[in-house]
Amino acid sequence: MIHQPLIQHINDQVKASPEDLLLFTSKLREVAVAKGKFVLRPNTYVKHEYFVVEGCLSAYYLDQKGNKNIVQFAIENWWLGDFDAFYNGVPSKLYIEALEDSTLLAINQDDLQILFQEAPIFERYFRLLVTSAFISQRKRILSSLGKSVKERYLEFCESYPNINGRVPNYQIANYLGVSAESLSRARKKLRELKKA
Amino acid sequence: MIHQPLIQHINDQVKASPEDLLLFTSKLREVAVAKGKFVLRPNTYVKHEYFVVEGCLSAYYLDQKGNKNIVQFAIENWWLGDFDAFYNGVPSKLYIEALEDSTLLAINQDDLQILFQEAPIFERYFRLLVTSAFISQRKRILSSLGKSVKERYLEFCESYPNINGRVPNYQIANYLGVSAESLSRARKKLRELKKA
DNA sequence: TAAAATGATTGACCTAAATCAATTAGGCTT
DNA sequence: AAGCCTAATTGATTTAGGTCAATCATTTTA
Repeated sequence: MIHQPLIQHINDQVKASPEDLLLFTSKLREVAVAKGKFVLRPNTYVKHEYFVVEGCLSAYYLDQKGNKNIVQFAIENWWLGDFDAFYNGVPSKLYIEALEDSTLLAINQDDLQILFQEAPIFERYFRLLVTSAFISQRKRILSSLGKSVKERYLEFCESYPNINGRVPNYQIANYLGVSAESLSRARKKLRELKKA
Repeated sequence: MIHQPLIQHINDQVKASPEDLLLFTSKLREVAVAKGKFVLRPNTYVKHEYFVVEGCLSAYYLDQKGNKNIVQFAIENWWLGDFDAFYNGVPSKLYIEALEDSTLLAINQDDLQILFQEAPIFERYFRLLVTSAFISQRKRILSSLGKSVKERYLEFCESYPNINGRVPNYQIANYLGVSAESLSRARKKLRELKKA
């Protein structure tokens, strides 16, 4: 069943009763996105958060100079959305684009508030989710400050073993904040090291 | 009363009843730390999170090469602690050092769990806290990737208007992931721009 | 299968920021 | 006031990584 991966994910974090789970899943809507299509674009009011059942997506901003800045990749069992827009009621600045044909579960903002009222266990579930996202983001900050391209790429491969291979290198380079050329050179050096 | 700033902070985020608030504050312990002293050191099991009533602190890691990496400053009305160690039960890798004589409120891990059971509103309070910390951290990532020292310093001053002046520049440089010399030069250029 | 995109790699060159080494400027002590 | 820290600044030099321009490799599409 389509909800199964999410139920599994919830059970890994908290003890929710079957009724709670049913309440949650009753509020979900299935969303299919084809490769290259957008789940979210800037200047829209964000009404949903998404759980990835299948597929691969990226979330990015365009800065003043028009440069793309990838803030997140998401594959199976990841949540994604524009938290800033969602929680602060400001228009989104984020693009969310499918890198593969993807299947998502969407939850509406109002429904989520109701869910929190009716089943506070999900308040905990989301608190734990955001906390662990916060912790990994902190690792990313430490990695981006004062580490070489080589080191950052290695850390990326460790942190996202399942993403590497599904996403082109120039997108990984973007996520790491380096040029595609630099990443290519770093990877070459790593290959040479491995051989020797 | 010592708890007042925290109560204010809670009220800004959620609607907690007087009983809930009393329950929370009953679990707090006041901690005084002198300038230069540590609230937390690596390789300890972290049993508390801290709310800053007064003062200024920094949290940092030492990397493999022994370099200091400041991950956070905290002043009045900020929470700080080693989330990773606290939530995942691993030994801390973080130093938390007082940059000024400081007064903190500490909450114990077990007490916090009990609090969440007895007053789920605080589950929400902490969820909202972590979510907004997550959002500002994301901004920091975007700032550290692909922006110049000058831009990053300006963004820092905007984000932390109350910290600038209380913390020496070489520590701000460290937080930004640049050398003290580079920050000094960037500040010089900004001064010259302002004059012209 | 040819042609056309798309992505990866390589080379030459350039620039922002790091590093190294003094020098200067303010606070605090005594 | 003299000396002593600590922090900030400045100059000279080096370097990692960016940029620009081609070339190569690989999928996709016609």
